[in-house]
Amino acid sequence: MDTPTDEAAARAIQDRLRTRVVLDETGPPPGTGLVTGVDVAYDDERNIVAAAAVVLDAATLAVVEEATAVGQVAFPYVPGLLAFREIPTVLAALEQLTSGPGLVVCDGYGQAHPRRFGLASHLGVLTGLPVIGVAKNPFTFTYAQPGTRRGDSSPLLADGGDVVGRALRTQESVKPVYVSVGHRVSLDNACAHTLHLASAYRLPETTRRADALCRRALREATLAVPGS
DNA sequence: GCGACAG
DNA sequence: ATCTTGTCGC
Repeated sequence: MDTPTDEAAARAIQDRLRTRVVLDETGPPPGTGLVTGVDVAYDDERNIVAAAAVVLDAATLAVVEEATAVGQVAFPYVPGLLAFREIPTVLAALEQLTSGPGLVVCDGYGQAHPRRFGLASHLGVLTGLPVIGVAKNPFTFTYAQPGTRRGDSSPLLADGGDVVGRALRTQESVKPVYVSVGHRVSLDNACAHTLHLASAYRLPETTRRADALCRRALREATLAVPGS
């Protein structure tokens, strides 16, 4: 991924790439094939970022393959421009996989984005893979509190009323997660995948595995760098 | 202009 | 994201 020099350039890239997002495909059915979780962790001291990609068997949620990558942080955190900070290293991790990733689940948003081009959509366009976004926070979007039962949901709304995703309750009486479509997956299917992957905890198993792995990769990378 | 704001 | 102990509960 080309790293833009400034925020204006970054927004221009988003506006150009967003035209390539595919929203009229349903995507693979939940519970079959492979599902890959990606996540990154930062070390602000050393300006290092570690990414992880964990491939799961969608039927059993067993780990099939893991990959990590470490790099320099190339872009600051700016709300709306998160992809430029995370994607380069995530791509490096994905490229090391020997298995096809299948559906990719990432932290953050896809269509739920100021310019409808969040992390999940960006990653989808760059890889061509079906991608969904499952975020832990609602960002600036609004929603009515969904029911308290697992599977209950309510539309995630942008200013102006556009439905950009869904607040989905993955566990009884636990704060919902915020699901949005990234690329080549319908919102209904994205939620079905999320529910399937979050059968035991609030967050999808893909996210939990990737989170644990990138933190471990960051620890090990931080210790290895000093010498050479 | 100021604050809020995925990770 | 990250800084962070003990503690309550299955």
